[in-house]
Amino acid sequence: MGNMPRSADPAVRLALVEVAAELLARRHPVTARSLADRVGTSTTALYTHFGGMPGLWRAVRHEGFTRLARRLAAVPGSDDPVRDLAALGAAYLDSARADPFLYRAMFDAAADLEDPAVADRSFGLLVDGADRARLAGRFAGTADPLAVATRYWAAGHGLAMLVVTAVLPAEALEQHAPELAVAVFVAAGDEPDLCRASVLAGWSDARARAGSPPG
Amino acid sequence: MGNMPRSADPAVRLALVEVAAELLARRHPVTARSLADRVGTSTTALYTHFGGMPGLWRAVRHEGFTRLARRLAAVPGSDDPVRDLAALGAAYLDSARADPFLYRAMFDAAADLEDPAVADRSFGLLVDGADRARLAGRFAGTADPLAVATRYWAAGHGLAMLVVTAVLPAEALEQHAPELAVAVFVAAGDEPDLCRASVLAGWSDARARAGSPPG
DNA sequence: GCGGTTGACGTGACGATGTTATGTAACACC
DNA sequence: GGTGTTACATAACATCGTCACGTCAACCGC
Repeated sequence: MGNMPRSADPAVRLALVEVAAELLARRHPVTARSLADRVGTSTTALYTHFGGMPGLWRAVRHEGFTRLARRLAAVPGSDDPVRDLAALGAAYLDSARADPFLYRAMFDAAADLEDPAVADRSFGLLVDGADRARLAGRFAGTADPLAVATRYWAAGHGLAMLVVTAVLPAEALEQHAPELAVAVFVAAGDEPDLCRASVLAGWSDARARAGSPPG
Repeated sequence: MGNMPRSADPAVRLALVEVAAELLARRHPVTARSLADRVGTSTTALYTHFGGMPGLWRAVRHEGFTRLARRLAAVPGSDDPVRDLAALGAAYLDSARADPFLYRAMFDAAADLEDPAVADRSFGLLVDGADRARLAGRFAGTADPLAVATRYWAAGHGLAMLVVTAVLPAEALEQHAPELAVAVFVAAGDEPDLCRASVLAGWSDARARAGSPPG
């Protein structure tokens, strides 16, 4: 058919990543040819923009962490840092549940990203939240915010992974995520009853806000 | 070259799975032809025994869960159920660390196993341990052993995954696993100081036993 | 023993995959 | 308006999983 009228340059790059995410969500195989067909180009475009399939997967992971960052940024803050941590965790799990295959792709080689700062910024929200909780006297003054955030993340990631890989049913998120958050935060020094109230408040806040997703 | 002298029948099947695990550990690509070459057969053997590559991966995951079960079974019990739970967790993480790529393969499609009972039996050890802790008065009488075991597993799995995918450094296991265990067990009703002592005892027990691995 | 049956495997081929060499059209610049 | 550069189409290549076909060894009933 010859060459098409030549569309804008970075549009193809965006389209390839978005189509890849769409194929992933629809559980269709993500191949160089299926991407090219859906986008309306040839497989060569994939090489000019990403250098090959590994580069495309890097971009897809980047897109996944960008969507996650958008969700986390949409979480409003409050005067209760523990409640905010719970809301962030709920948004994180919502992200994994909304795009399970994208979540799996994100951690297929999470150490290989186009820009690691995208993931670091999201994790930084957890560290900041843990530090605010410490400064507010909710956590022990000796609590290391980075360690608390890491444990919180690891627990949530494990739960998300087991649900996303269908080892645990979807209900496991509601059933165990708040309790795991309470466990981590109480171990960090929070008072158990207060902690439970804050976590449940942050969790149900996020549940209530589910329905007005980020643009 | 014609046909070889015809070796024993199930030996090829075992060899294929073991070579696959070895290639996985050596970070070599696991392809039908690379397996056949290393085993000394042709790719057809893979189809008579496993029906194809997905069947081989199922067998590889089964082998991974079998090795995990061996490690967990080698953990000696004591009169302190919380200490035993910690030792089981340490053995679990040792298994993931000893064969990181096998661990990743196990959870690539953990819901698709040759025999799910192999995984269930290992998880059952955690549930039994949590129930013994409850009966010993260490956990709250209302604590659901299955829920406690699930949360313990999820936290450990998340930590293991983040380390295995190189998102967190290997030291993160020593740094966070015991604290996460304490967090989960205290949330289940254990007394904090007692719990910490039990977990550290079980953890260092497993550390000390590392060096006399299971056959 | 021995012909028939069965199961495991070697050979060779097929379609699909990622990748790359080559040609070509559109834009940028002066 | 020629020139270089960028982005892409086409077509080929090697390799992948898979399968049809033929072959050989082992087993069975007699």
